[in-house]
Amino acid sequence: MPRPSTSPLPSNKAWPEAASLGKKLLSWYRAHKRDLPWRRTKDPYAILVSEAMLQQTRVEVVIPYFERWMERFPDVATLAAAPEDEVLAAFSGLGYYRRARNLKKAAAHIIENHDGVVPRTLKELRALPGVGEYTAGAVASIAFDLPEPAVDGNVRRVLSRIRRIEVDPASRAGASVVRESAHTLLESGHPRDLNQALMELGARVCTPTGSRCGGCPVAAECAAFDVGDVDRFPVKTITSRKRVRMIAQVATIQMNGSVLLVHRQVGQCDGVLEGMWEAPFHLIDPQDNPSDRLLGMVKEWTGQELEMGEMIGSAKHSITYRDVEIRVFSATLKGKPARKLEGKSWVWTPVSSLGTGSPTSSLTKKAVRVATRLKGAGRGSSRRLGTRG
DNA sequence: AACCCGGGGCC
DNA sequence: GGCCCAGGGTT
Repeated sequence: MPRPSTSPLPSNKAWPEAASLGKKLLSWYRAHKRDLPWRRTKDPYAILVSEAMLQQTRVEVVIPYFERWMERFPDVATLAAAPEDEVLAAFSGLGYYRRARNLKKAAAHIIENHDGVVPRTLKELRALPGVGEYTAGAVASIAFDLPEPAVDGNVRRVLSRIRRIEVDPASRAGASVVRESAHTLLESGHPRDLNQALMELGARVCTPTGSRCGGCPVAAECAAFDVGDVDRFPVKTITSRKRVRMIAQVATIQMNGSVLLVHRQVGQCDGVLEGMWEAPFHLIDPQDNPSDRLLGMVKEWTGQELEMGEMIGSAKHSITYRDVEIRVFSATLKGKPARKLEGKSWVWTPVSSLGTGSPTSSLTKKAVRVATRLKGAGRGSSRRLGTRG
């Protein structure tokens, strides 16, 4: 494919060592690849599930979630027919819960438009909810062995270093340069293993910091290693959003070993953890005075007055760019919650099964852990907990 | 291009 | 405390 003359890289024919690079990557990968659950199958559905879970999430974290998921939703039809709450619950603690909703939507789409069979073309894959450029390429190559680039953070870093790409791969221009390089590399064949080899190298050898070039199978082919400035790549020009400090006031309302969770309706709750079942909480700026919004919230959901107790402990948490200090308050309802208003659902959930039935985030899990640890440990340890954070 | 979405582990 | 992770969607 012709390349614009303004490109910071020479044309692909000026990368004659691509084929030899591919060969070395392949033999290294085949000798050193980790035994991961999704590498034991070629089921396109399983590959799709793994790729969705792996978005912005480390391999080691995904493994148990993937295995539980495949047991509970073994195929497209099962997933398409499953209640959304169960699908979300399977992501409880994993984060980016939209991925779970999109997987279910994708399953419905596949039933509707492809007779329940995961499509093979890039275009059809891209049409699935939650499947972007990377995931489409990953499924096409890993499941179907098609020569499509799958450029994730690892591949961006590895190729930036090997070719000393001076453009930020996070920018549009840089992304296209990396993608072209990946495409050239795939011309040497074996896209399924080659794409995974690039990712595996980035995850295990060519790491963001402390890269182990001594153990790298392609150090001899790496331009940055040759020059000795590996750590300069990938170049970074785009700064991430500044993190902000926030406080979450959480009401833990307990009864008979259960906690009261409310359903966070879309557009009603600070824009985070929408659709999840959480202990009533709201986010406030550290400079603001604590408001009584929590009381109104619970009243609105359950029809009962809330009596806030003492702050019984705290924990740290993060939600995207927010660093949250969780402040846990014990609380009681003045009467029995009876109302079931439209879009204002609440539920008593056993502490022991948090996140397994109703989908619940790590924030609520942490808050409940603080509340129950205190209860079980007695007054002696409450001082210790209270001084944390 | 910027901003949003969770959560955790590592330096 | 910053960075980054087998990113995608929306604006």
